[in-house]
Amino acid sequence: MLNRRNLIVQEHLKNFVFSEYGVELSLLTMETPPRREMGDLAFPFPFQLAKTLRKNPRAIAQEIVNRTGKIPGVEKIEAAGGGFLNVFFDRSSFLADLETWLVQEETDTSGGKYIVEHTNINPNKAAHIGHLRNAVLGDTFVRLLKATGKKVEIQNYIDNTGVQVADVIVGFIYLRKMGLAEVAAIKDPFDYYCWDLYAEVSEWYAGDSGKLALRQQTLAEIEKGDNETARISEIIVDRIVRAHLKTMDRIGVKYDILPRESEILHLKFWETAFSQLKETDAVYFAEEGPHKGCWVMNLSGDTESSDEDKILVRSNGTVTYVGKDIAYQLWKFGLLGKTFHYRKFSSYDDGHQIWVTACTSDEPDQPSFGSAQQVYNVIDVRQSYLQRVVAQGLRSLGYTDEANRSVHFFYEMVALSPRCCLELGIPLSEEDQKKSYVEVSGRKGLGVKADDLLNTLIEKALKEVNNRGKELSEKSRKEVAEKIAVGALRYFMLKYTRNAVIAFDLNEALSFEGETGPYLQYSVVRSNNIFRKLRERDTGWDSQEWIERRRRLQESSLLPELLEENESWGLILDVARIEEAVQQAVDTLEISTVARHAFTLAQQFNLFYHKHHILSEENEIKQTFYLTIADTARKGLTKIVNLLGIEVPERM
RNA sequence: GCGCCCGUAGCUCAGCUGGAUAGAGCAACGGACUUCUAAUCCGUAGGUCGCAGGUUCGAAUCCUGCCGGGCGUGCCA
Repeated sequence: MLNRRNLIVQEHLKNFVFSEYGVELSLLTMETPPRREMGDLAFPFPFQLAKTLRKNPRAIAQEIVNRTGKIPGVEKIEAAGGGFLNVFFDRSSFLADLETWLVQEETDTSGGKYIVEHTNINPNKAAHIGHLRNAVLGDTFVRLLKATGKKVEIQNYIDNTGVQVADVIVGFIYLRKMGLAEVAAIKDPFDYYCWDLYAEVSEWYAGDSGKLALRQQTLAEIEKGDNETARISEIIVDRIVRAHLKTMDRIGVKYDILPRESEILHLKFWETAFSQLKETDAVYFAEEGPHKGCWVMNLSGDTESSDEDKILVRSNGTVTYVGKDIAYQLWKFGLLGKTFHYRKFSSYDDGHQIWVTACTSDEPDQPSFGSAQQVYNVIDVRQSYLQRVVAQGLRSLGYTDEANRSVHFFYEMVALSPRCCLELGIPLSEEDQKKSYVEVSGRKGLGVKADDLLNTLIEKALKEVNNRGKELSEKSRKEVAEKIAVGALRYFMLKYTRNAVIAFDLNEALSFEGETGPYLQYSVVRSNNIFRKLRERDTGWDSQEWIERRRRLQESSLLPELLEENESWGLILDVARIEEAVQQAVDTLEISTVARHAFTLAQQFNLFYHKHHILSEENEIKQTFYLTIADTARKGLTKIVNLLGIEVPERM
């Protein structure tokens, strides 16, 4: 709605400059003036024109103001500063358009399906705060894509045949001396049990090649299948994956399909991809040198074998992760020439089904997954190199378009501040103590578990809720606390730009004041309360009586004057800018812009809320006007908060 | 060595493809609850935007070089 308005103005000015001065402005940048009273939209292009026209930019701006005609939807244009053109929208038509936009659903039937792959936690231990950042970013990105009308498929890749799983199995079999039955009998939280065991195993190896050989042996047994080790592996992976799904469900993160590495192996996805790759000269067999005996992907571009090249098949014949991922990416675009079978894995409370890949299946209503138009892989920045190699794999098969449409949605890691480690009682090496932050490490058991953090947040929120609300039942107080905890967590993970390393600070993550999720929730609750009270008091906002009052407002001579008030108009503009923030986030993969905009909007609402005590307003027209603004604000707030996956409690 | 990222207020961070007086939150200090619930709001204080050059009408933003920190560069993922 705002985008459309902006474009109309932009187009008009562009045409005017061309007809008036004969200058074609290719890129006409638009910006927001630094202060609200300076206008709603600003154009700095008179500065550029100054050179070619050999005139003062301010004079050019003034000339345009004087001579350009009426622009649809625009109240007036001003020349400002050294040569800016500031646009003021026609406010009452703007408000009407905005109200329509707020109840619209976007649909974009032009393109195909979008795949977003995220979470991808190794199924061998509990999820930690690093995984939370991934899942929250991925999930929110999905919500934003859907808001722009896209069809989205959510994939959570399960590396169930990897080294990390093998390590936990080694722990169970060789350290704990457990068999199938004992592993199955371990009580929940199973993922917590494995967290400790995994760290223990890593320590136990300690460079001992004899012990490390057990890892290789275990890995081989898993891959071969149909043996005790493989069966233990299945139990572990199944239990851990279910634990992860449960953790993620707590924070509102859901999936459609769990593609597993075991099916990529057993359905011979790699062999298919490999035979295609071998036909190109991108892949060669190293007869000599450091990669002797391996199949290698040529990255250096030289015909000679080089250290920079990447191994796809090891000298023992096993395939690396990169190899398998190339096959997986090909499948995502429907380029592999084969696909998975699927069976039901579990379903959410709302009935939504999660599917898992299978080698065979007789499910009658199997959906079809994969074959997307666009693919986003949410993986942290440390895997940039591998992601580049995978993309290179697609390119060397001639799938340049698909390689370009396979986007690495990268973000920086979550680390722990040494102070935070101290608070949590995590022991640090001397070397780590000197650092400004310490990497979370599953291998070292160094980190904050997702469920622990959530539980702490809920506990704290519940304390606050109990201090305030007396009228709520114990059950609803618990529900409110849970929503607040999730809101705090999700906002915390979203407020940083993706290039920023989050130095995790417990106090900051636990904060419910200032720039936090609960601040947003509180603002929405407040706005809803106005209308709840109104309903309790009289007929309520949707009643015939109020519809009549709104009609009188439209006809009132007071309306333009009221729209001049800064805190009201600012609030309307910020609601309108939700659209911009979402589009920008989708274009740049920078979700924090939406999170920050939500905060700005909430701040603007609170400013308005304090300025006007609506329900005690005696002037009927004014009261109707402020209610209209508050209604627009709460709809906008609700919309943007939903996009962030933050639910709003009944009361706070 | 090479590649990528970061350096902005005491702390944690924004600053949109270069634009008008560099902004938030936290912490500090001073105010505002008989009200649509103060998880809020208002005010004060706090900055040679790591350093040095360059491009430009205009640089926190772009280029070059330094300084400091992080990550990657595995027959791990």
